[in-house]
Amino acid sequence: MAREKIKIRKIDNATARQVTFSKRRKGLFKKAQELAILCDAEVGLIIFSSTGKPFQFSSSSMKEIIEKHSLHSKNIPRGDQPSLVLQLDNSDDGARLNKQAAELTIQLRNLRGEDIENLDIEQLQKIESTLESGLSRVLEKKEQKIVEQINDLQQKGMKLIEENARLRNQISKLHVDTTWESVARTTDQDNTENAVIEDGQSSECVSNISHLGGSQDLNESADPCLKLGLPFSSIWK
Amino acid sequence: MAREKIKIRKIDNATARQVTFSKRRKGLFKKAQELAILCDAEVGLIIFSSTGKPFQFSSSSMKEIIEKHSLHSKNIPRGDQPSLVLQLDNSDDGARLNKQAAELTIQLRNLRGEDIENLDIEQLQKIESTLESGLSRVLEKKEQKIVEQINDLQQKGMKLIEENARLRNQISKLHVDTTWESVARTTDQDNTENAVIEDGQSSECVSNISHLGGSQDLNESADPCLKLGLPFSSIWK
DNA sequence: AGCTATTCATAAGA
DNA sequence: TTCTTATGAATAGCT
Repeated sequence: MAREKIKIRKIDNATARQVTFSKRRKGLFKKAQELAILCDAEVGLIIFSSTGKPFQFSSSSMKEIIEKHSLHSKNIPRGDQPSLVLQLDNSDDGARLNKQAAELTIQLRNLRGEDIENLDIEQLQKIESTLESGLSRVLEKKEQKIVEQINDLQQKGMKLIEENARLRNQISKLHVDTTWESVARTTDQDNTENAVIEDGQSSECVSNISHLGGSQDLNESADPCLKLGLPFSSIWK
Repeated sequence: MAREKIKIRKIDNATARQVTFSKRRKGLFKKAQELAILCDAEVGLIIFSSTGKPFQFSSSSMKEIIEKHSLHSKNIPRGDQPSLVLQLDNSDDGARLNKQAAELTIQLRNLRGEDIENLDIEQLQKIESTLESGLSRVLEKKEQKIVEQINDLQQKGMKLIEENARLRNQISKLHVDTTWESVARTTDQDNTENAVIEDGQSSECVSNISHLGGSQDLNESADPCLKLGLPFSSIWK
């Protein structure tokens, strides 16, 4: 319908097929919606891409539409005893579910790289792209989660610093009080020691926080974790 | 989309609405089928007119499509009481199979990078390694298959070349025989003409065989090789 | 993702 | 309903 007319047959080039799928799917959804609105019709549209990704449009509740459809389609074949029909239906369901489970298992095994000996190149390529897109999504999500956790840790670290400062403040107050209340126990040596300890503590805190939370460190610290597969257990919980 | 643009809202005139419904329904079915064929997709389309009359299109079995769809949409709500689930498991094979299928579907969806919002980092990492090992196996297998195919094509090409040579040999033999059998018709002019014809025939043979035997296939298989960085062995040398 | 040249779908009229 | 036809939409091939 554009630069050149095409024959309606499977598009060989996988990329072109994907592009066309996106475009035409959008167009089909639009038309479906227009039909529903213009003509006051109920429309349900289910699409699975060649990679198995699901898409759907429904003018009302898809569940309702499907149920209504089932009612209508069940009316076509009839004449059996209700009990027998029910029996057959049930056994069919069992077989169907079993078949479905088997199919899903095969897909899973294929994605894990198992049972792929007898697949052809096209099938392997399909699996490959599924894996690649899945991997990129998972990596993206994981990075996001890690950044979230880092930010969380940073916040907790800040709170601890504040708490720390508050406590030190309290201690030094208490110390001053003690000094005032105590008799002749205060020496220059004690004062010096306390000061040194205090400084040490604050330095450590600051350096810890900048390591955990520095925005510059995000990329550097997130990536190695991903590649190394380090378990990222929560330190501050 | 024709004589005049219309707004997408319910058509008041009942007759006009019915006419539009017929036309657009037909168009929608056509588009749905085209999408299914062009993009190798599964498409299921259910329509109920405003009077309740049912219409449907499906690229394969509507029942299968609906079941697949149900399987996908059923996975969204979860969090059943364990006791209830266990009860169902023990008492009902159908429920067990259903649950199994649902679980498998969740795994599949996770591997495709879907429904991963609420997973923790550890789970994501597990999925990631599954994907990576699967991907490496699939890639390895694909490379192997491609190399096999190339070798196969190369062998076929060699055989065709041999056949070609044999045929040419035969033809020239026949020509020589004919020349010897004919009486007094042999002239310098004839010889020259025949020589030219012979060359022409051989060229045609070669080009025909190379066309039939694989230049199309070669192009198809060459592309992925280049992407994979595979060593590209010349098939026709 | 955007951009056109084309082909397609279709609203209105017959 | 069906056919015709002028027009608006959809989209195939490129970038």
